[in-house]
Amino acid sequence: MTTTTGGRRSGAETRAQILQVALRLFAEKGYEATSTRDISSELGMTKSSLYYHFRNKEAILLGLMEDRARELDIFIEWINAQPATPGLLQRAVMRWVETSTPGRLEVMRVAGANQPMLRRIDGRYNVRQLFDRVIDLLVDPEASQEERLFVRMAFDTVSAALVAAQGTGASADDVLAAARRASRELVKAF
Amino acid sequence: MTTTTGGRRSGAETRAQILQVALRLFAEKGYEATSTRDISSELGMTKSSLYYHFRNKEAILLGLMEDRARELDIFIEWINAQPATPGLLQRAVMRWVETSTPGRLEVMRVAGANQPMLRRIDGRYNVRQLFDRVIDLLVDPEASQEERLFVRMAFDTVSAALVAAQGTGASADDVLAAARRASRELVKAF
DNA sequence: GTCTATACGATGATAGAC
DNA sequence: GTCTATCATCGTATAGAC
Repeated sequence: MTTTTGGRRSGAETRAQILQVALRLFAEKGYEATSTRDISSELGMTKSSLYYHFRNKEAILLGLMEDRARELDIFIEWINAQPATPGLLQRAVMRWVETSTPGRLEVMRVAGANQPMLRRIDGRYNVRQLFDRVIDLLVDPEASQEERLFVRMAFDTVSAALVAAQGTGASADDVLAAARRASRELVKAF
Repeated sequence: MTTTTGGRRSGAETRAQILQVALRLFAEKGYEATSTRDISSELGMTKSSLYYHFRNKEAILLGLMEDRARELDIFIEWINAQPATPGLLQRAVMRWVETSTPGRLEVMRVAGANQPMLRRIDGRYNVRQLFDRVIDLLVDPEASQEERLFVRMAFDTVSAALVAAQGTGASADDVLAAARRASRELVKAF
């Protein structure tokens, strides 16, 4: 962590600050309702300055999703490295859910609450499409659509818990605990 | 169903058509990305004409949510009429999930995909707040936040299944089947 | 009930000075 | 890197004719 004392900001630092503010605002108000001015003014700069660090507004959103996509890549590698034992699906689900930490919840909230936009821009960081690969690796190719959906739901309990927690004063830990419990229960049905 | 032959439309009929088109577009592109012109032009009318039928764009979205809120009201009445037996929570969850029919999925998709906007306008048709009452009625007041979240997730499997189904070619029936199965599994944990 | 015309504000984005 | 100035565009909404 670089101290900002002195008023100077390095380029990378500013970029990180923009992402941080954008994350909070996108989570609070949604992507579309957050203007570039909202973001810049919180940082004490003008809209225009944002465009030095990011090509456009979408690039900020994508910047937020990069980490998550990388995490998923690592997860896929892990799966590939596992022997194809019968219990792999269960273990994979629990492992994935456990990668969700309190600090990552806000990114997931943004992803969940702005589906239409993310679907539109998609691109290389499309967590959804990446997840198709996960399902393909873990589920019998003969399995029904319903079965595949069900498996996906088991992976996706954190998003579901986040939705359920909206409005309630539930803490990040509550959300994660509920999600893990749900995954544990769903996984029993495999 | 009134035939439109002759080119005349009754007021109520037009209103219904607007809602129908808006529902589809909101589900496809999201609320914010759908302009009033998008809606009106599909109906062969101008933006301005919409404002005769609806106060503004938000009113269209709220019009879409009314049915769902009414459904929830009825559900709450049903709960109140039940004897407080131990298995009530389980029965309530399954009953609620079963009220979701293929035709209602699109409204739920819109509700799920536009959380930020719905949170902002809220108002009297706030399904989320109404659901707080359901939880209060069914869950031990002493229960932890985590427990309450978990219960809520059991109720909310249809939304979760819809998210999971995005992109996949899953049919409405697949979505509902997966959701019901998930609720069934989650409910076992109570 | 629907149309034309229009006002208005806000937004995403760019050019160019410093 | 950040600013000022400026744009084009878009979306909501209103007024008034038919």
